[in-house]
Amino acid sequence: MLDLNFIRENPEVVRKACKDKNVEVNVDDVLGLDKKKREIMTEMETLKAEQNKISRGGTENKEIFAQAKEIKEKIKSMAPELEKADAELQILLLQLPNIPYEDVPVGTTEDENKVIKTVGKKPHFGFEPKNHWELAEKMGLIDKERAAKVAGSRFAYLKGPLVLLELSMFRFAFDVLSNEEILAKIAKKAKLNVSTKPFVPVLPPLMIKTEPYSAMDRLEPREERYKIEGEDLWLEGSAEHVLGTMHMNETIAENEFPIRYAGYATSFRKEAGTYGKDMEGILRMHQFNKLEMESLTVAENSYEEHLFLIAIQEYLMGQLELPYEVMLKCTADIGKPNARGVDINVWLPGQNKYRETHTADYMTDYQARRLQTKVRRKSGKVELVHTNDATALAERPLIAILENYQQKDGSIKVPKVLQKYCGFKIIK
RNA sequence: GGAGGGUUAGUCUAAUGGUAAGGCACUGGUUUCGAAAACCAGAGGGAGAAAUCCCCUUGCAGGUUCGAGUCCUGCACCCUCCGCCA
Repeated sequence: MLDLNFIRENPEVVRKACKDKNVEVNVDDVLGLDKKKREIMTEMETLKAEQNKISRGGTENKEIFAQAKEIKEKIKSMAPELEKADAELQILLLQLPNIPYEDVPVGTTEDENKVIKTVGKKPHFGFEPKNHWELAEKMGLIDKERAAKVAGSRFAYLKGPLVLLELSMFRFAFDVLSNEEILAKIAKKAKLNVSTKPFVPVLPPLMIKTEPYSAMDRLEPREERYKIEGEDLWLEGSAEHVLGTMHMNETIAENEFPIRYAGYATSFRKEAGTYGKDMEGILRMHQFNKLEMESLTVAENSYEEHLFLIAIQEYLMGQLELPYEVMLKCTADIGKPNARGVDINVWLPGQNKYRETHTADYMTDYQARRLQTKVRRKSGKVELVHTNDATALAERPLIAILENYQQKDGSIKVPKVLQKYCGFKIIK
């Protein structure tokens, strides 16, 4: 949510953000309702002050009591009007998107995203490379038919060495994220003057209540979420949702920042509106495993933190020796709570294209305002924190390993950095 | 699932239905060569150009009352015990 004071003082900026993000909210309506609300409130507060004054006397004067009662009724009669104005205002406020960061390209479709960097060499095979489902099926690493029988489409059983490879990948990523020396190296290389504090590994709950989900601004679109029947609970769609909400309604001392979590979780998505898309393989599933980074920082450090999370993503991809591109998303494609969003797309030789594996979301104080996650500054001042989230590794990079490390005979080499975790160097 | 106890600001704790007191921690100031101690002040949200003996804030939402942390109703969460259970 945006700061109402900011909207009052910068209506033009908000109007532009709405236009660029293709969100239809009339900012004048917001300002009008805000004004109306304050007028009613001021009047009610004046009456309330009068009432308080009377009842503070502690006398037994029946006439004065009658007068107080009258004021009370008057206040009560005004309440619905205030509630109505406030409810209308809230609906509009919740629709207003975060303000895009200055370098976010303005665009109306994802085609206007900008590739800003291409890294790594695409592998040259002396044969026609297969896609990951051909490779995996042949070796019995993925069973979607039986998964369909048990759970339906877009589910899979991962089996055998693929499971060990996946766990190795996550273990590797955990080791990177909790290693201060490596983080320092990454920061230095990216020329970022950020804290080198390690990420705290977390296994979060996979379900989340409506209130925190909504405060995180991630409940919508609801048709994308799984609801638990008969409970006020949803299956989370990303570890971000349950990590970012950890400190809801908390005020934290400045010296505890940055707060960094590396959360491993299975994520659940309905993939509504993607019928027929990516039906083969495991690129787009209702359920997938992911290791996510979540950072809470003070305002002045949040942008560098965003860049740092991207630098970490690039480091992980580099260590896995996977070719990728970095894409600056345009206003149409970054989410409503985002100020900036960057994707990393990995090269998939079996499909002969780049596919998204990572996202980095820079949220400024937009999420924290509803979450009421605050920092108590050394000066004693209380402010909202800034949030950042970014993928560390997920099952899409695992697909990329299958496709990029395939051999002529259909076997798959294990990336060097994962070999010590795996205990084997090749899957065949 | 059943029974009981609880929720007051960063934290710990008080308040016969009379308008939220205090300790610790924290921040600023006075003092000091500097610190500690001591003393003073501050510390959530909002309204207002501002002063402000202004409004709101005792888990949340209502109700009774001139007045609710306190009484009543509903809900949430935490703790203890019982039952079931990986």
